[in-house]
Amino acid sequence: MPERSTKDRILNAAETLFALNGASGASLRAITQRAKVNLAAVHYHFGSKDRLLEAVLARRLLPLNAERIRCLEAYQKEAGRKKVRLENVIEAMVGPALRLSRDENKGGRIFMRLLGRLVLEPDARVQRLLTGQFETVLKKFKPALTAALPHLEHKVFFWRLHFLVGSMAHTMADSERIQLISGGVCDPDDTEGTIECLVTFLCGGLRAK
Amino acid sequence: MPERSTKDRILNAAETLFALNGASGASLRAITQRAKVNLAAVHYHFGSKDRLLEAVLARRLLPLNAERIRCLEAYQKEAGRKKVRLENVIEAMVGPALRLSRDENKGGRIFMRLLGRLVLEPDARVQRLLTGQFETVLKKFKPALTAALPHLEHKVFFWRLHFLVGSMAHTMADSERIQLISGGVCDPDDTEGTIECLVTFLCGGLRAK
DNA sequence: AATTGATTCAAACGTTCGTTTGAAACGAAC
DNA sequence: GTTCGTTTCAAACGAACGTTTGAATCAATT
Repeated sequence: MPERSTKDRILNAAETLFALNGASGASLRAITQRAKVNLAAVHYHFGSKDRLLEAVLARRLLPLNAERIRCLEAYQKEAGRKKVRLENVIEAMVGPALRLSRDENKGGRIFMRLLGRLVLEPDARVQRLLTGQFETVLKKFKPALTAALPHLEHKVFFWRLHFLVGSMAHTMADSERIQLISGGVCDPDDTEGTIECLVTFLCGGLRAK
Repeated sequence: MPERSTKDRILNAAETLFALNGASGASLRAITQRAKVNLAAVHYHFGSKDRLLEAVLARRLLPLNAERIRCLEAYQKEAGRKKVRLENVIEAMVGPALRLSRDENKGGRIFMRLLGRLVLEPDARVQRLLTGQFETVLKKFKPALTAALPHLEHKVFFWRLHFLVGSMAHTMADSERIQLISGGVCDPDDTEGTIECLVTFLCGGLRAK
């Protein structure tokens, strides 16, 4: 992670400590100490602790969702007039997220743990930000999904989407438990292998009768 | 929830506030105020805030896992010498959890949100407690699972188990977003319908090729 | 009625929290 | 080299935190 500016140093330290200790568990004093920055710098650059959290999220979420949509559109172009294969739609959804979650250069793993935690945080500000982001993505993906799953009734469709989000979020957020449970057999660092395995599982579940 | 004793009142209030605000976000003052109990009562009955959290977890987790195992054994008895159907194994795994998560008499929904949050909490005490519980269950379920999925290689088996946990946890912890996303089409209060839908999805994913 | 152990209570302990302040240090423009 | 807007700094603010204390209250036993 680039550590040039004070702002970046704060963002990086905040991302890590928010992820490890939760939004309320990470103190500004711990964050500024880790960033080797004065305590008041947070308020100078971001205004408050809440707005610092928003900045941490925006820095990674915006590029991630852009990449998802870019991926889907690439598959759509490739498919031409035909509909995109379900495998490709799902890959466009979970691939970029999982790749980001494994890319240490982009904050990866630690950011995903933060995201996983925030999903269940009932703070209104955070929720508005997250669901807003998700709806943008869903709006783009829904036509392709329903086209690839024409037999699915409306209600079941949404439930399975919900299950998909759960598997994806859990896989992104947790890269330790899978290693522990499997006794080291599964390697969460094998990003592409994980994606392939997850896509297969999700498509199987989505197509189930 | 029964509110007779001071201890129970504290446990109920703590469960709610831990779930809503996180372990570090919920203060003992807020908890004791909600429980209509003196601040010092927490330390008198539980010793510390940490041990209060442990008590909150133990109160629900122990009966839940006992119920899962009871369910699986019932299916095994029913199957006799034959192996248990995958659908039944999965139902024994997710059914009791989802039923608890929807049973307000047993703290249900709110406890599940707490559980969902704690899964990603790196606090060593909490993690030891949770993985310990999960391993107990897994040990019982693994033979039945591998028997029902004989074609699955070791590595893929564990990954899919991981995905299963994600879907299950997400479904248990979040009963608002599904309603929001689906525009009210999905009813998280229809417990048995949700279980059936989830089991179908999971079996489809687990059997995918 | 007195005694005892369990429970509750108000009050205070020392820390740590997010935030604010005003001065010091800096870098570019003139 | 002086000026001016930006950034950093040490220090302090009041509020809230988990925890401790010792006296008050209660219920049951003698």
